[in-house]
Amino acid sequence: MLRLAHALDGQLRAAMARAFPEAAAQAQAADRPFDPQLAPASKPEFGDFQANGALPLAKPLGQPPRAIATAIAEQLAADPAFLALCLEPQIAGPGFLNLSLRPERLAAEVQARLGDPRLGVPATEDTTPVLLDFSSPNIAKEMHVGHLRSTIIGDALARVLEFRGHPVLRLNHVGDWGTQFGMLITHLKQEAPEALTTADAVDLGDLVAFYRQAKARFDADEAFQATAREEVVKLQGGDPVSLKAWGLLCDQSRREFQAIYDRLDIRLGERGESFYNPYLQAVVDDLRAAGLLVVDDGAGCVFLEGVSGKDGKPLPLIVQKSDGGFNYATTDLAAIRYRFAPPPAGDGAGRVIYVTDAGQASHFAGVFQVARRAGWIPAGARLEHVPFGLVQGDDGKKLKTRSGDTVRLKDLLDEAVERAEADLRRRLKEEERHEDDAFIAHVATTVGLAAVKYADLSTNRITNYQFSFERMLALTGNTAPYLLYAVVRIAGIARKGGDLGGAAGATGAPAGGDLSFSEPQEWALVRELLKFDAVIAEVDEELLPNRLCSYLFELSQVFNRFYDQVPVLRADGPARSSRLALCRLSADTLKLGLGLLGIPTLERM
RNA sequence: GGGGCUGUAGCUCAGCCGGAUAGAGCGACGGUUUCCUAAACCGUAGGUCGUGGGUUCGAGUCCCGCCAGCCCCGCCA
Repeated sequence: MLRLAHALDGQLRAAMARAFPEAAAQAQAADRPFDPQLAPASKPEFGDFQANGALPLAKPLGQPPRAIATAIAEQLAADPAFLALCLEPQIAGPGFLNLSLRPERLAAEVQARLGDPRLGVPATEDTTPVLLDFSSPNIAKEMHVGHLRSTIIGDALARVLEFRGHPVLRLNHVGDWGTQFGMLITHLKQEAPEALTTADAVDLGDLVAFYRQAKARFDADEAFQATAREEVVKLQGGDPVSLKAWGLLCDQSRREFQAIYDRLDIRLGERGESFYNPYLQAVVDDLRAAGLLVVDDGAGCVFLEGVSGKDGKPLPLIVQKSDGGFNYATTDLAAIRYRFAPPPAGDGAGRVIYVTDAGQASHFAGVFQVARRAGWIPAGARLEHVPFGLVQGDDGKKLKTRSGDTVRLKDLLDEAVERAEADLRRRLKEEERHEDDAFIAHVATTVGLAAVKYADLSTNRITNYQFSFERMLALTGNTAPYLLYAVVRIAGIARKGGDLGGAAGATGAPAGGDLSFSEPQEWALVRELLKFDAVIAEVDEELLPNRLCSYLFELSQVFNRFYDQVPVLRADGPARSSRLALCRLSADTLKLGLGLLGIPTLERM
């Protein structure tokens, strides 16, 4: 209903200008034009939209707000375009203007969506790439619960932005460079030298164990430490043997990451920290040329504006260590510069989004400030940190295993699927249903992974969230299984003989040329379905996937009320075809919406 | 010490540019099935929106103080 809302907004502005010409002209001249404050109705009984714009005008106009609302309503009633859209505007409360769309307009909107694969969501014409930096695990370490949110939230945001029509560059900024490689390579060279000369000679197997061994030796053995430090220098100097060892470690990690991404159906292009290695020196040189670089205590710093430390002095962002080496701030700056730079020397992005935990907020604030002051962010471009909170256990503390270790992402996904399977088998037994193993495996996998994703996405990402298998896999409430079940119910109607008219956009005659609705549950469903486009636009703008989750949950609830109280297959004539049309649009909306969250749906479960 | 985030029903959480009587789910209690999967639906109870001020026609939302929890703060990412 974005289009209708936009039309109404224009009509309201015109009505306000006609009702109060002098004041409106003055406000316009002062660059503070009257705002009708059009918003979706806060309650169904208020209609479809409400305009609150009369209230703030009471003081400047010196009139009671209800009188102002009345004057606007009179002007609206004189506008044929408005009357074509809405019923008589109602004035309520202190001066709210309640607007109800004409039923035939609502039905026409539904009709239009039945043949539209985009379900009313306009495609953007902006072809400037959006760059999304997410997931970003470290080489030679396992993906753990800390990577869960970045990966899932980043993917969902990427899907929404792609659906809007933006070219999206999904980048995995893996930790594939840095001092930890000194000890890893040294350990590899000493433990498995044959790996460096013979292809596939060694299966590194459990990289985590390998990392632990290397770390243990590094901590205990001074000679090893010295060798490891030399190894870092060799690697950064481009020594072929060191590079070979580095490549082996990266390949192994990459395979393990990819297994997780495949399982979660996440597409991601790798471009690790090492990619920016050739650009680091230039970053520091440019900062110096721009007059931003200050050498303090031997380290190259840019002092931040508006951020002061303990003693009240500005806080530095260190971009070159006193030993001449670079650090993560340097890499992040090089990445920003490259990403905004026009091709072929850069990505030419118009919007760069980082999906990382909230603990890095001040780091990014500093890096962004320096990039801005260095002039690397083009006018009109957007640079955003999309922070998220911690994953906590039932105890409200950071999620750990019973033994106190970090939870491996693989184990977490396994457990979700196992629990989903156990629950499914228990219910099949109870209901005396019989399904083959392939069905059970497919449903358990889909439900288990959907539950993990949905639980993560459905809470506002800024706050910490409490991880609970029990809650996320519950069949009732705001959970993936509840939403999936709504889709299954619609599929059931189709199986039992309801012709839903095929997929959206199919050439087959859209169900019922004339839609007619009579029941309040039908109208409630119509209104809910038509909100989809606005929700997508909101997620695009605010990067909050939980808004889409809330919407899909409410849509499922409204659908279930309709399903419960309004017969579909047992109706006949236009009522039957109209209800089938609502079923189809509900299924299409739920499938598309869940798809944008990275969650596939089921026909039966 | 400085900065950030959080604090809403017993529990988990929504709450959009400041708008009408603060919402949902779970849990609790009560009801609904010759009918498209009851994995559902209907109803009841449950609130000092951490706290004290301020701004405003109007504050959970904006501003200031305070309290509590978590996170960050020069060469790790």
